[in-house]
Amino acid sequence: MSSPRRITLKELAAELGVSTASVSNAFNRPDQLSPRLRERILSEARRLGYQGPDAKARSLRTGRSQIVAVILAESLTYSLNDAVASELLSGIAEVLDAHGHTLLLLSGRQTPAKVPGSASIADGFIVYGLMPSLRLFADLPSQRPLVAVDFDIEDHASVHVDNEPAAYAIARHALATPPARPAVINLRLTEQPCNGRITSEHALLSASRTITRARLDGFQHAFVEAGIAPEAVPMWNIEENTHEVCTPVIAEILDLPDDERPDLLLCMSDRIALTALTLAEQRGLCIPEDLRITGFDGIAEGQYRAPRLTTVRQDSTEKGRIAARMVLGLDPTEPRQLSTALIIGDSCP
Amino acid sequence: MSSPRRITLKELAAELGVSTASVSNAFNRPDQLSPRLRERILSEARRLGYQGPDAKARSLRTGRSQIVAVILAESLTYSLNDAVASELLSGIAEVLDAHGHTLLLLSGRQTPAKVPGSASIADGFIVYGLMPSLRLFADLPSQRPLVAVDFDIEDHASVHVDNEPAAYAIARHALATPPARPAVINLRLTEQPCNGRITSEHALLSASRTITRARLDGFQHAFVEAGIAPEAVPMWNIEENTHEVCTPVIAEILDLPDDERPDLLLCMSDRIALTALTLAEQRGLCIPEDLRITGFDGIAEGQYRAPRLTTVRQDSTEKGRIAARMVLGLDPTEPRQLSTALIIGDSCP
DNA sequence: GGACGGTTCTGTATCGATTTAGTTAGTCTT
DNA sequence: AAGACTAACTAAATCGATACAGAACCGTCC
Repeated sequence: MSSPRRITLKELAAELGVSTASVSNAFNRPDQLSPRLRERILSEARRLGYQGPDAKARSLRTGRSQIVAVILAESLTYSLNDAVASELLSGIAEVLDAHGHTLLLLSGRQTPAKVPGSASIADGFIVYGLMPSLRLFADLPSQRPLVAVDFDIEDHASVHVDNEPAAYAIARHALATPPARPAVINLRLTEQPCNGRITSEHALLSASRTITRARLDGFQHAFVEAGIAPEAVPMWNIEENTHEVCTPVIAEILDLPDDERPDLLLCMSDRIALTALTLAEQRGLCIPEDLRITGFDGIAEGQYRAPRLTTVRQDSTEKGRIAARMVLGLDPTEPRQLSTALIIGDSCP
Repeated sequence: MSSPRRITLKELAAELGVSTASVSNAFNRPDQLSPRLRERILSEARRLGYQGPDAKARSLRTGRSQIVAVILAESLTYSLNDAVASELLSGIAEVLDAHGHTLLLLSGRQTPAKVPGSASIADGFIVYGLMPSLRLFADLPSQRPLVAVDFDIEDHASVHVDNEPAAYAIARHALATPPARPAVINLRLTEQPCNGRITSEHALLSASRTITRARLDGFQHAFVEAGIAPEAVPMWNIEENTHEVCTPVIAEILDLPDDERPDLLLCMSDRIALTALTLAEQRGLCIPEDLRITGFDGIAEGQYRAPRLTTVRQDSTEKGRIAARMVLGLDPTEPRQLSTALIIGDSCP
């Protein structure tokens, strides 16, 4: 069983006394040769342990690799543990897999310089949540399709949800019962990292992420409509959508004296909202009597618990499917906006 | 701005009037040419928009692609939404990224036939949780490193946790307070899919997954030691570690008449245990007075809630890191067994 | 019987890089 | 000043396939 080296198509052809073209055709275009010869080739291939045409050589020759690169804004370590990113990826994977493609995972964060190099193997790109300011795109092979998810790039396909109206809708719902002390917890709003209280000028000045910006706009629109001055609403910011990072910031909020502690928290993600829910419960606060909480995203964890989270459901899996279909050229590549659904749970009825 | 086609190294060399070797060296081996020439080449490359050596061609020539394929037993759609698999992937990604490699995601489930073909581009393989019976391995290029996670294959590196002793430990802890009606909820124990009650003979006969089998052995060992006949303990099985699939099975268990309803649930995963916890709370059962519940895995969701889940913590991220280090040849490839930690939470104090 | 058409199969250029062996030029020794 | 080194650069083979243009063969039809 000592196969010192993988056998090549050429060697297989020589062994059989046929041309390499025929062997190649036996694997790729059965109609180009007689069934008899094809069978002979395939059985000899099996006998010699030939695994079929080498993917590296094939992709060089044909120019296609059947690989789609997904470039994520955050680190892979973070993204893979984030429910929303995971849903997106699973939608992408579903479609790619169904069409014989595979998924190459890259992070725009950890190795920005290397991305174009590693990526050049891919047939197309799906870029998730990157700041448009990053000039990464300029370095990606420009002939291949690129789909932006959750933001826009000129001259490229994109898919995202209607963040602004969705945020407006949930805030409107929440404000229908007038809060005494509303507050907003943002996610990655500011240009430079910051975990904790932020002023509203600070927020307005430095908001760069399109999604976050849109959600905040939606909230503020609803505030104005409810007769509340947006700049009077205290805001916090959180840098990373994880339990670890959310916990201290939210603890700070909930540990304020009773007459300062918010009675309504509009959170920019379900992770933030769920952490708030847990910490509030631990402090013996009653939900929703003492504190109402809203999320954003509609992840499973928020719906399979009591109290159920009031949130906006965005179908990230479907977003992934569409992005994948676009990158494979199965869907038109015009910018696509998905709608969301307001889920009224028990955390803010 | 109409670059009709990506420029090649050869064209760049011609443009500069130097050999292709020098251009290649400018990118890969700075020590092989004068700084002056190198700078000239790099700046001309920038000017012409040359993105560096093409990954496809390079990988053909060098035989290395800087890509590691991760082959998951379950569908990608499922795996990406599973906390344990995600943690594993994030550990893998962390190490690969740090060493300039990227991660290609494949599912052993959806396209088993295509796996070897797509995979042949990779420098190495990490295979997660596949049944050893699958003959997939035989078809993977045998010269390249392969690391098995959570199971063993002959002649290959592997890394897993001590499932049997860990299961024994948590069951022993739970049984220290004698339960009136203990029960076990298995995960993917049986050969043919089955969601619901299973008999213990059924379980013993068809258990094929090594992890599940080991965990059940650990539980049963503890039962025997506590003077409980394992075959008298009712068992259920769940096919997929998701809220959707767990919910009806667990509802069936919790909706048994009071005198049949278990007062201790040993669950094979945190997902199962957490679903049980939620459903029990919804039914007004007191945890742990009316019902004690244990999990397995130690996912974050179980620790950031009240009551905290009693479970076994396995560090899947670390498992991923080690697998990645093995596949890159940074760690010795001897079979590696990681230890676990018993976490005594509030769901079974 | 020769022109024609259709299969079946082959020879070879090509994809875009890397790398070995080798050339040229310049520097250092003694 | 000849020989020995070294640094800087190049020519060309090579990685393993694919796909085009064309050759060989066979049967058919007028």
